[in-house]
Amino acid sequence: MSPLQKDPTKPEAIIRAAIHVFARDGVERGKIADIAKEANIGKGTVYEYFNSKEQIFHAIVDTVISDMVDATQKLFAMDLSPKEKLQTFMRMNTEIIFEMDDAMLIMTEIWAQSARAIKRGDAAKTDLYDGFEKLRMLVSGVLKDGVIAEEFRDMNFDGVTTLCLAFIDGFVYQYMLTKDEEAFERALVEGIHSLMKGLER
Amino acid sequence: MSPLQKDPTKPEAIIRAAIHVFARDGVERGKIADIAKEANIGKGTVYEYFNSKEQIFHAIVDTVISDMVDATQKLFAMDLSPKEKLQTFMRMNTEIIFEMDDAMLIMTEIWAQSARAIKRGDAAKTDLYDGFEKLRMLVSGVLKDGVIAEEFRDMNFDGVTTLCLAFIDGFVYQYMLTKDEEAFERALVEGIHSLMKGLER
DNA sequence: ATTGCGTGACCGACCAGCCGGTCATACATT
DNA sequence: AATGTATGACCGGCTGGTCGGTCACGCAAT
Repeated sequence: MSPLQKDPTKPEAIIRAAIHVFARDGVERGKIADIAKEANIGKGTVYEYFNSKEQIFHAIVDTVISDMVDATQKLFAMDLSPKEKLQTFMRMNTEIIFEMDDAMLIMTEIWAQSARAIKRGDAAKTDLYDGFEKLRMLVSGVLKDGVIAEEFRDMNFDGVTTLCLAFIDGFVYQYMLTKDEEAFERALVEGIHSLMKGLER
Repeated sequence: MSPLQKDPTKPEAIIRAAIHVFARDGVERGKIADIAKEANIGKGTVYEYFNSKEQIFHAIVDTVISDMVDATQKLFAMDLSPKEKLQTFMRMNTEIIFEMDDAMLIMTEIWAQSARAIKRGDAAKTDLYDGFEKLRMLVSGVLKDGVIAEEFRDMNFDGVTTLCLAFIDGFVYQYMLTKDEEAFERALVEGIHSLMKGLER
């Protein structure tokens, strides 16, 4: 055993700092030196925990995605009606993303990178892609339950699943541009209401 | 008199090339040298028409945004019912964005940049912000017309406007990840159907 | 028609500075 | 002393932007 363990809190601190810096300056422009300073460690130390800037970026992606997937899994395991689950799902994920705030700005870059990778035909599916696939499955399941329970009309599950996820993304993107929280809350209520009305039998 | 005019087709060619290169490599990584090569001109010539990489990027933004706004204005000037206008609006803009393809990948970076600028509190509103403000006004107007014409239920206009725009963004983003055009078409039909159903009286 | 000249569009080698990543050194713990 | 961790000065590769030179072209004079 080594006399001193690598500080297990440092990776988290580095990720936190990296989220801050990347959100402010962009992933490409964000400097490792700034991340180190933000985390109150030396630049070299960053490389004790991560091999490259790229790896830090991926760690951020993992954190963000798995937060969303975990929260959704937890929610859908609860004893609620499909309709309640779906409503809560949309509100919850929108709010998760709000709270991440800085992380949200990085999401756009994750998206751009993933889209580019897919366009290039990179066989390796991206983290983002995998995460969304999981979310799609979960949502799709709830929609099916809802139809069986006769809470929802019959529908093209794939289409409505896309609609629900698009809803979240779209709202968050809109919010990023306006940053008007009050208007946003009203819009969210109306949006969820409209969407649920569209799924009624 | 100058013996030779600057070629008025070059700026367009440069922008086209830049869209291609930026979409492939990202705005930050995309090299001016590559843009020049793609446009079949010398690197120096690029700087005859644009002062900086930044300026090229902004020119792209302008092109993309004004395409969307122009098309929407044209559509809404047509002799159609509000409901037809709204349906067509959503389908049309989604398709505009498809056709831009490469430009779409750059949109994510525009978004990221705008969001960062707004977060920093840059007084100067971004091009993207202005463009979306125009779209919001247009859509909002059609919704109001629809309520007056008793085609739509009463609603929170702001909320539904956000929903409609979020719909477009969200669908496009989802599509960028899947690139399955057939599934996408089905999803789009279902999405528009659901949304319109949600607005029924 | 031919010649020669002035203009500025075009070019790409070059440079400056930036930043990811390395490594020699210092330090802490046992 | 030995081992492992922390550090930041340094290195090298990279690229946005510059700038002096080139030459295609139009025009004027013959």
